[in-house]
Amino acid sequence: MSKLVLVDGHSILNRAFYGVPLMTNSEGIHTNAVFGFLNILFKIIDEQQPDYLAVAFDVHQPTFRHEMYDAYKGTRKPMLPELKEQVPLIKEVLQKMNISTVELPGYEADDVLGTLSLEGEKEGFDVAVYSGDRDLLQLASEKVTICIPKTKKGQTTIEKYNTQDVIDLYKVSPKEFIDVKALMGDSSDNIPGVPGIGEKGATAIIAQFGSIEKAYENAEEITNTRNRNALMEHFDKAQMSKELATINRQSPVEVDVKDCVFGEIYTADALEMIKRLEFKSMISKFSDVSFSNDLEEGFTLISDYFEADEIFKEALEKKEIGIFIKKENGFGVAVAFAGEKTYFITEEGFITKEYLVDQIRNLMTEKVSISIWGIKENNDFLQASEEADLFDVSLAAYLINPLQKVYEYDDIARDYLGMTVPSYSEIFPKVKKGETPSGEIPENILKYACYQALIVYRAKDALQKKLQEEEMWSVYTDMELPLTYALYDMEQAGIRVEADQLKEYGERLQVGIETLEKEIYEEAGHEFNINSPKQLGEILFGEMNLPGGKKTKTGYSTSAIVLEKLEPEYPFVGKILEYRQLTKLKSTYADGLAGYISEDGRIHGTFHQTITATGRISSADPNLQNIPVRMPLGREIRKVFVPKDGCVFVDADYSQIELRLLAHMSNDKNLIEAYKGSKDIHAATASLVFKTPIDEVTKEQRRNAKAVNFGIVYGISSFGLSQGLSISRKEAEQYINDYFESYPGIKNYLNQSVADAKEKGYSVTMFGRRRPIPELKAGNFMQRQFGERVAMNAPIQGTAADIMKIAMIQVARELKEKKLKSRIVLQVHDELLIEAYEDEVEVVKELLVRNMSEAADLHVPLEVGVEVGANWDEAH
DNA sequence: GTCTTCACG
DNA sequence: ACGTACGTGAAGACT
Repeated sequence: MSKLVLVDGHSILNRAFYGVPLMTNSEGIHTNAVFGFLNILFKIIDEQQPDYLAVAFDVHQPTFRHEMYDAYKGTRKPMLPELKEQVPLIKEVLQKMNISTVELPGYEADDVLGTLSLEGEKEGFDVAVYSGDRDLLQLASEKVTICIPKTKKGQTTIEKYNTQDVIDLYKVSPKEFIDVKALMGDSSDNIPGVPGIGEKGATAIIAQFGSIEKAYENAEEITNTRNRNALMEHFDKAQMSKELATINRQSPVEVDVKDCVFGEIYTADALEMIKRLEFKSMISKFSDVSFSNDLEEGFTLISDYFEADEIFKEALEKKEIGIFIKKENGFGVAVAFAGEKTYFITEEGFITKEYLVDQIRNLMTEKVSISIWGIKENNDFLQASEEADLFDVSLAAYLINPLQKVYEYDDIARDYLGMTVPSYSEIFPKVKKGETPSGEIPENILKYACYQALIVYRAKDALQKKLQEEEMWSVYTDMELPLTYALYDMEQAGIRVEADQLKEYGERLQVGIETLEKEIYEEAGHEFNINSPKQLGEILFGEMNLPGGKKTKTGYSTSAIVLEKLEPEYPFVGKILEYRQLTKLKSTYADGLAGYISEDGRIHGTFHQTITATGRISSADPNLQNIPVRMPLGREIRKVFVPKDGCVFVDADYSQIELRLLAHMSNDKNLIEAYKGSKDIHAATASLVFKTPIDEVTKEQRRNAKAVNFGIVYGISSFGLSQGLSISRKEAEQYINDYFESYPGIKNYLNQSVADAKEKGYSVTMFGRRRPIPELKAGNFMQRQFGERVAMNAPIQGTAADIMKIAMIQVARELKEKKLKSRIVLQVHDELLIEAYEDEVEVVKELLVRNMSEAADLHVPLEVGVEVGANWDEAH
């Protein structure tokens, strides 16, 4: 029996567009709908194994239905431009895959599907019609199956309907389904139906009579009087709706189903397009033609000791190699260098992990330059320090594009080598991202390891050249590369945390939480999940009727800012705020941190060097850069962070580094003067802006000036400032104007920052680090404005990050040079925490402050505050 | 997996 | 008319 599969192109494309998050390829073309469509199509093909396949599209012009009924809206709903631009793309891909597309001017895709399915039925085919549109259920028969994809819990399931399934679900036959629709109407297509009759009434009537005509003839038998009268009065409407809703199964389609033969879809043309669209996960489907197998033929698995020894000897003679270390589920090292072969040497027999590690270290001491993905992540095995000749591909790639969220070897291959190689998920389709494959096919592990080594080997030159072209080579060699060792040492050092005290703290919180819980339930009248914004919103703004409308797309906002406004009038809301605070402290900090304490009593978090857009480092697992400090109760957590015995904490932080950088980079005379003369910069700003002598500046004025200073650094906007100060936009605008009048150099500088970034497409820090700002070219006003704020902020935040990095490198170097035992344990953007041996405290304080202050030479002093304490709270 | 909220600089 | 302060990470709820 032959199988004919028909697909409703626009309907599936729509589903795909809304089901897959927006994505673009490097040319800036939106591709999510095409991607989703193809995934659904592959699934369909896999499931149906069609002999014939056609995809029907609507034509964007009026149809016979518009002629029948002026107000008809079908198929002419405005399509978002992001989706519209993908329509020609999918048609092109389908054409290249030898898949027939059918469209018929004056008719909808539904009519094409109806006509082709009937033709197929007549030919004796099994027919499957795929669409998201339930109207197509009228086509269901014994031979025609209507397939409707549904998304549940992220999983796509496909509902299938033949005659009996429609009857089971809707109590009417597929043909009668039209009549039901005729009675109900269709508001989205502007089809009226019979007013007052909904799904229930319509189904009941048609189930009883079989059609609107029979129902009309025998109207006296309709028991529900409202429905009876409505039908009598609006029968003409129902008749028209029926005509509109009826799919034309005799439309003049020019294509014959027998011509829509399903043939070879994995063509070279289609592959090329898939590559251009950058659908990496799909490339493997075309794998017969996709990879240069020359490469993979050179991939060699080594488990013989003597062979391994030969390879390391050969590597020693090369100046440059690339390596990949497989750390878990079977240790192994892949080695790539000039020549046709790439080797993966696994731990086995005489080849021990120690042997492999020794061989790599030997290559390093023998001055072989090694390219690798992530020095910090591999340094447990490399045990390298600054002096080593290592090239870190991940750091280089990050500097070139710090916006990329995930960047892997296959991206590097594509972007810098013009190669298409299979990605991790293509080689290991069943293994979750980030997990190390175990029990996988050895050939796949070989492939993966060798590609890693080969790509880092080949990418080095390209990345180095690119960094030099972009004048970021020194940022790479003098900043990121040495920093990576300092960060590795910090992670190794970790920070001591008093587990007992932390537990006690958590228990104290728990007492408060339970008390508050009871009180809140009492006020609300019943129990509910206070942590659920949804439930809380419904209770506060629904049940209890507090003022405060919808704010988020999903419902009421219950954020602190909203609740704080309610608190004066409804003191009960304060309890919720307090409850939130306590549960946050308990879950994230008390319980959260406890789970990270290692055997050595310390927390070894991870400092990420390739995450942020601006050049800052970030901290995770756990995040040690957001430990509470602003509120007294939260701040107590810092007491459990303690130095090891015989040590104290020395904590140094930059005073207002970003504002000082603003003064320096803008070269604004007044701000520079203010920093040279005054201790309190916000008061000085207030004095100048509000034209008040400095000792007469009020608290209010100072607070406002401080907010403006913040706003300037963030990329000022009157709306943002008005929010920050809870004032009107007008007033905020006035503040900004006054500020710029007081500091004309800053206005100039910020304008210049935006203009430069617009011209170049990126902004630059004092040290040459770049941040691309594609939003500046966006058509969308909002996005463009965001781009402008970023262009003002990035050079400042980025330069501050650079300066801290320089300071860290110098501090680490000097500690080492002077053979001090004290260690850097934390960095919190403008703060460095050192675990200092008691006999080294004075030296450490001095070198810390000196290196931090001297990290950059500015037109204003770079002030550093330093404190010593027995725990982090005391030292800060 | 996405959304909301909240901790930090 | 749009609907925003800049940069992060984690937890819990919900789908």
